[in-house]
Amino acid sequence: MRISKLVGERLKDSASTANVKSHNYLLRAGYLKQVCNGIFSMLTPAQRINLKIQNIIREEMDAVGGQEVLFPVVMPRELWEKSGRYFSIGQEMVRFKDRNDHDMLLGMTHEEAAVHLCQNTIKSYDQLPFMIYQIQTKFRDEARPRAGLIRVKEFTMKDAYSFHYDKEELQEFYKKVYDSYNKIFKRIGMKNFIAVKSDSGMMGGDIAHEFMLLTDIGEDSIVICPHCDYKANMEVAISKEIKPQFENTEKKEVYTANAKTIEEVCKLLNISAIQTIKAVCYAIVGDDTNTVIAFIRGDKEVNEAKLKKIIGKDIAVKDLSDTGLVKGNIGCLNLNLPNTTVVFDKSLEDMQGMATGANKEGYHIKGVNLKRDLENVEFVDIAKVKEGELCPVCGKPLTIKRGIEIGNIFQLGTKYTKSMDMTINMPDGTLINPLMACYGIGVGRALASVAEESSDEKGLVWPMSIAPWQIYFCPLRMDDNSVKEKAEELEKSLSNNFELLYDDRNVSAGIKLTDSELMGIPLRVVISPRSLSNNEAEITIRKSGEKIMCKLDNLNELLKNLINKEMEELNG
RNA sequence: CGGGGUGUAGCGCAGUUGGUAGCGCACGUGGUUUGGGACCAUGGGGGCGGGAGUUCGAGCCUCUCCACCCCGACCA
Repeated sequence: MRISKLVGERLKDSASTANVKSHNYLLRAGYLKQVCNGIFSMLTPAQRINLKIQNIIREEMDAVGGQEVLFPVVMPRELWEKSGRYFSIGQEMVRFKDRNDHDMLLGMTHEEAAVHLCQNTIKSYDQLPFMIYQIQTKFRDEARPRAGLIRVKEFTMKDAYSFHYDKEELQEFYKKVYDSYNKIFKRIGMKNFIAVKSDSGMMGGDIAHEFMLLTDIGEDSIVICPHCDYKANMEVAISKEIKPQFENTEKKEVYTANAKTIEEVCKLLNISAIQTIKAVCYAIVGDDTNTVIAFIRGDKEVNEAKLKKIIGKDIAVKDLSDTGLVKGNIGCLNLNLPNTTVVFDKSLEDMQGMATGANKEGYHIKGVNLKRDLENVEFVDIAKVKEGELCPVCGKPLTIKRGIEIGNIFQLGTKYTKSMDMTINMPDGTLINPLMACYGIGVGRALASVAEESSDEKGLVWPMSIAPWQIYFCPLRMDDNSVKEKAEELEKSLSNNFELLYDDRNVSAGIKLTDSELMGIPLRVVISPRSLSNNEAEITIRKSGEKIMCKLDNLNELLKNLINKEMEELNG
């Protein structure tokens, strides 16, 4: 490829709107152009990376027996009504009518299509397990796209679906794909990534893992134990409970005047937050009449993802202006509100000597003993894990890090095969709904994640395995005929063996060299009157900055060795 | 959807108390240069996000709509 003809320009100034490193460099180096919020065109260099990532994914999926298929982007309403998701999914799914007034939708995931494809064609346990996968465009009308390619509305995704006849066999296969994912991310040059336990969300099912690239710009919080193997998404993370026991006293109403916040009440009563009961109120989204009140120990915070799962509906923090509750004085005793679901966090179980609101202006109640003063209370885990709390496995302090979700795998169970009525015959003649698992990787997000992780102050630094070109061929002084002739000759011979981006422009050395660095091509080959006088070329390794002078006769071989060496490292 | 911010040339930006749009980069042409974003000359390109209003006159004021960015909600 000649750079003079390459569409897209390298910019000196960065776009002021792009404040995430990967986004900024991808724009500046001519990889991306935004069309509108959350929707991008990818230029040739980016598309070349996409294809390389896709091929690595393809190889690894095929290696565990995957069969590549292609589902439609557009699906009819009926297919999604069967699984129930036509109604349970909100505005993220684009719905529209075709010319015959038929309800259609854009696929944002393809469990329904996968079951549709396999039901009635797969009839026997004997045909299981198997996995089908596709690499295709997904459209999700995200509420808030952000950070360039990290969160977008339209993206290419590899999604895979496996089918199983029993749990044991499913888990065996799930483990294989888990290992395969580790391989894929390693091969595309991702370094600081981990797999964590995650919430299965509205995908349903029980066991799920997310592959996370650890980075400060990540959208997810991950709880990690530095001492053992415990790693979990904040949404599902738990910590070991430590419960101090306070003196068991009679409960007593006390005047607390204007003390409203936990902090103010603690100061006034001379206790610490751990001895208080905090109330957090939620409204159920789309339902004005019902309220949820969550009680939790004052030193803790509510994990809304956990609470949402327990309630089974969308919740949002509620403004109390239209309820009978007294803000700052809400308590768990004598709380008789209609249409209210009350939830108690596990942190309150067996606690005594606690302070809570009195449900009237200016008063709190001291000495609450939850076992004694409340009847029929079930305590559930709705607490958010905090940095420094203790690991549920080994009991040592936990840390919290940020991560980008680069892949996910879910054990779905029979959620879809049951609702869509897919059955197979078992050896004893009975019919069962097969178990399913699904596995996703966003290709564009993987590209951006590698960019986020692999760059320096000069620009991008692509791993050899996914670099748009292996070599940036950079002759200096193209006005010099001897250079130009040699350049054209070398371009021909190098192109036979390597992926070459040929900087054929007659511009100053500075422009060429900085462009090569900004674009992040792993190897740069420079020739100039100076180097040619010694019959040499200069090779620069982008990653390390190392420079090697090389006789032109040995150029092919040296380049081959450098490329192979990095590829071997990436492939492990 | 809530809060904050920004829209002026392809990109980055300036534009005074309202007086009829500039700068740098990029691009075209001619020339001099050439191992880390060269220089001289010259040329082309926008009517200031859209609409309405105030005014003799609006990029600057008012109203309204829109788009984009950031934080939050959401995120299969």
